[in-house]
Amino acid sequence: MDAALKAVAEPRRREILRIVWSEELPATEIAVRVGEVTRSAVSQHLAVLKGANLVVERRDGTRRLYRSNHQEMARLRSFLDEYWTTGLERLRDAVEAHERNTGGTHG
Amino acid sequence: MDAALKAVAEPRRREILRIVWSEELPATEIAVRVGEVTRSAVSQHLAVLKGANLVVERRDGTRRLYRSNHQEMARLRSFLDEYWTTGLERLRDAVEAHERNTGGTHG
DNA sequence: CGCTTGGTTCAGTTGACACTTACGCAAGTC
DNA sequence: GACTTGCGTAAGTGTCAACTGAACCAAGCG
Repeated sequence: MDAALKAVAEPRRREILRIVWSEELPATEIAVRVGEVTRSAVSQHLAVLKGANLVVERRDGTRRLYRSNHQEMARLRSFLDEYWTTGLERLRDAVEAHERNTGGTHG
Repeated sequence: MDAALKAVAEPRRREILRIVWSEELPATEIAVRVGEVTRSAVSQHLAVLKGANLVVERRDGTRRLYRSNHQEMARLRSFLDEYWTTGLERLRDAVEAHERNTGGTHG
């Protein structure tokens, strides 16, 4: 999930994600549409996105087709929803640990 | 919004955001709870978060109290929801522009 | 004014990373 | 097997950002 957030934080990778959002495309075609950078750069971005499970790769002979992984994107979204509030219990644990260490200096 | 995503991509800043999620705290106290890094580092993180409007600062004499900006967090969440799908119109523009350039190589 | 407390900002270091060029590798075609 | 197409990987470079330590600014106290 950390990897997913970092991946999405990159504008170029967001662009790629949008390009393959509604259609499956080969790496070269993605690189053409992105423009401005080399195929190599796009390939490396695709590797990062694949590592974060944000895109799915399908092989077709010598070609590799990519598409966005909507499911993982949804997970990312719900992470942003729940991480903070769900963390309240963990936060309270942290506060209690802190109070044990300091003698309760802040409350 | 780009700034917000980049800010949230940093684990330390996410930690800070969660620390001040449900209570307003002074910078030093935040630094103590974060631990592991200096006040200076935390101060710089707070500046980034403030720049992304993800935290709000309130001055109280010599102290500065921080808290998470839930509203902006909600905006960030809905951005992740809508960016890709809303972008379909823009994507179609891009595709059409691409087809004008290539003569429609991909169907 | 000097001192303390709370906090930011400046200068410099270090590691990560986006990028390019060059090369390597797989899969077809002849 | 040579040649081409499609794409990943390796090596090297420049830039950015997270961090530390020191200096600095603001506010209260004597």
